[in-house]
Amino acid sequence: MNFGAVTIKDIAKELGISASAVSKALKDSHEISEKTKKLVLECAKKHNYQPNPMAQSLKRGNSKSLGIVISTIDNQFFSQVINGIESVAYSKGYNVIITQTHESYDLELSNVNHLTVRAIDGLLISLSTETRNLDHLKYLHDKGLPIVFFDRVTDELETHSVIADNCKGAYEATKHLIDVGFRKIAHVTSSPHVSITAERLKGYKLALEENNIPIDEKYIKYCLHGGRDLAEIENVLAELIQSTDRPEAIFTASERITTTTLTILHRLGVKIPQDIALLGFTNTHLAEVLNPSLSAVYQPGFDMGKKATEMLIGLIETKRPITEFQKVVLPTELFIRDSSQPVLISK
Amino acid sequence: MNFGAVTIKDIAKELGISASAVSKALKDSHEISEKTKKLVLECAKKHNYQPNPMAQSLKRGNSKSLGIVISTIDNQFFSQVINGIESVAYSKGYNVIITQTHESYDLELSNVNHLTVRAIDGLLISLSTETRNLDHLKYLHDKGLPIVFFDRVTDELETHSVIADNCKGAYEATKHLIDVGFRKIAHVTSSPHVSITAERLKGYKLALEENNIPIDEKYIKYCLHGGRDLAEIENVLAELIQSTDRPEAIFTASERITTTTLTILHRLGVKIPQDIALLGFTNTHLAEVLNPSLSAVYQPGFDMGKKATEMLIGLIETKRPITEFQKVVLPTELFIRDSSQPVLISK
DNA sequence: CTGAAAGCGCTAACAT
DNA sequence: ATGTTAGCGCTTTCAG
Repeated sequence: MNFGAVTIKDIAKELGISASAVSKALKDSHEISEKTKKLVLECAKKHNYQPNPMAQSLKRGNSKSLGIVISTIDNQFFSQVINGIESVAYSKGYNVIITQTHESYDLELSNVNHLTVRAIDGLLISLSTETRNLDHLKYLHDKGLPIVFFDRVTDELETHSVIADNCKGAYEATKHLIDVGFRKIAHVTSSPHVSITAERLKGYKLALEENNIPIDEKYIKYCLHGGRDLAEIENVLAELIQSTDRPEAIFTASERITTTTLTILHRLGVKIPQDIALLGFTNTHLAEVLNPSLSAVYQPGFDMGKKATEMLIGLIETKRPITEFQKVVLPTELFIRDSSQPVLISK
Repeated sequence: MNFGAVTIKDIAKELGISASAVSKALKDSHEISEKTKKLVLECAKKHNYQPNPMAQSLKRGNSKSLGIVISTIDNQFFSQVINGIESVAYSKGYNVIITQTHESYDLELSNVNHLTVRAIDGLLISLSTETRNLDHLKYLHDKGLPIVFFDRVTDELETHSVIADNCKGAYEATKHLIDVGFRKIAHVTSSPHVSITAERLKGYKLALEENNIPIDEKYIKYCLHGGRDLAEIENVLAELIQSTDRPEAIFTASERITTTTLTILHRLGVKIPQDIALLGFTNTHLAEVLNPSLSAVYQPGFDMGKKATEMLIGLIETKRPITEFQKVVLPTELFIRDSSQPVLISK
C-alpha cells in the first residue's frame, strides 16, 4: 500500500483550504486560481503526493489494469507477446496481470474468475488447449467486459482478435519441405479444437494437395493437451518412427511441440535431418545454435501483443459501442536452416 | 471492472435487511442468526456476488497484490522464478504485477514508482545491472514497504533475500573445467556492481587458486550492461579470441551471456569445444539439444520464486516487526555435457 | 441479533 | 474562486 501516504486531506489541512479545492488544483481545473494551484502543486511535490489508486478506481469504476490469460509464461512466444502487451499497456497507464492456464480448462476458468474478481478493465486471452466451452467468457462479454483474443481465438464471441497467418505459415513450411524433396511429411500438432490447429492443418494440407501428394491421416498426429507433458509427444513420435512407412520429415505446430520433439528425437538417437527432417513453429532465439540448426516458422509475438493491447484499450476507452470487429492477421516468417535439409551440409 | 456487479446493498435491498447485516453474514459473523446467514448466502450465490476488491482495499488499506521487478521476462531463469512466485501468491490470494527493467536503472526507478503508486503490499526485486544507488528502495523500505530481494541482491537494506549458491556453483563449474584439463579459463560476466557477479567471480577465483592456476585479469571480462545488447558480448569475445594467449575455455555467468556467447561463437565459426570450451549459468531446457550440448550451471528458479514469495507474504502478514532477516541460499546444479569436454565425443 | 452511521481517499455536482 | 456535501462499496464501531 501507499505507505505513510500523504492524502488530499493532508494537503488541504496544511494549506488551510478544502479537499475539493486541492483535488481540482491537482487536475489543473480552470475554476482554481493560479496562486492556489501553485501552492497546491508545491505542497504536493514537497510531500511526494501520490493519489491513492484504490480510491480513484472505486470512484471512477475502473481499475486501469488488464488481465492476460496465456498457457504459460515459460515459452519464448508468449514472453514476447507479453513484452508487446506491456510496451503499450504501461505507456497508456495500465498495468497488467498475467495468469497461466498450463493448457487446463479448469485453470482458465479459475484464472478468468480471479481476474474479474480482481477488477480488470479488459481481458487479453489465448485460449487453453482444453477449452471447448466458452460460457465463462460469453458471460463476461455480455456483461460488457472488453475482450480481445490472440493466438488461440474463437468465432463464438463477437470481438477483436489478432493471430499470425497460421495457414500461410504452415503452407510455406510444408511447401519448403516438399520443395527440397520430401513427400512423406508428418504433422504433429495440438488439439483439433484449438483455432491454430485448424489453421495450420489447413496450410499443411493445402501445400500437399497443390503438389499432388495425397493426405495421409496416419501422418497427422494430435497432442490433445498441447504437449503439456513430454509423454504425450513421446507417444505420438514413437508411432511415427516405428511406423512401417516412416515419414521423412515432421512439421510441428507449436513452440512447445517443436522444441520437445527435437529433444525427444535426440534422446531416441534419431538423426536430424538424415533420419527425419524437422521444421516447426518456434520463436526461440536459440534456433540457429540448436543441433542441428532448426528451420522454423517464426510468429511476430511482440507485434501480436502490441496490436491486441492497442485494440483492447481502444475498446475500453471508446465511448460508443463498437459494431465492427477486426480480425488482424500478422505475417509469419520462415527461416530455413539445417534441420529441414535432405542432405546435411556439415560445417 | 466488476461489470454489472451485484453489491452488498443490492442484496440488502432484496432481502429487506441492512447492508451491515449482509456484510457480517457474508463473513459468518457470530452476531448474525443462522437463518439470516443462510438467506444472505443463498442470495449472494444466486446473483454471483463478488466483493468489490477496490472497496475492500480502500477500507483495509491493502491491495493484495505483489510487485515484481526483474530484468526481463524473456529469459528461462526469470520465467521459472515467476512461475514459482505465482504458485504461492495465487494460493494465498495475492496477485502479481510484473515489470521489467531491461537492465536499466531508469526503468527500475520508474517501475518501482509505478508499482508503489499502484499500491502493492510488497515488492520482490532482482536489481538491474545498472543499479548502484538504492535510495529509491531505501525510501520505500523506511516507509514500511516489505521488500524481498532475490537473485541480484544487496546488503544495503535490512531484509530477507534469496539467492542461488552462486559462489559454489561457479566454483564447481570452474573446477570441472580444470579437472578435464583446461588451465586458461576465461570468465565472461556481468557488471562488477551486481551481487551475483562478485559471488560467481569469487567461486571462479577460488577454484583457480586451489589448483595453483594464477588468476589472469585479462581473462576476466565484464559486460557492464549484463549483455543487454549483442555488441557488448561480441566485443568482449573478440578480445578473448584474438588474444595471443587465447583461453581454452570460457565460463559465462548468466543466462543471457551464456546463450549469446554460444550464438556469437557459432557465427564466428569458432568450434566448441575444440577451439574453445564453454560452460555457463543457464536454465534453458534446450541445453541438451544445443550444438554442442551445453554444460550448464542450473539455478533453482522456481524454488527461488517460491521461497522469496513465502518470505514476502510472511513479512506482509506478520503483526510484529521482524528483526531477524534471513539470507536463503539455494543449491545450484552442474550438468556436464559436450561443450566443456576437451575432446568431443561425437555421436 | 440487527441497524444506523461513519469513514477509507477521491471526485463532482451543487452551493456560496 | 472556493467550500460543502454526498457517494463509490465495504467494514466496523456503536446503538438499539
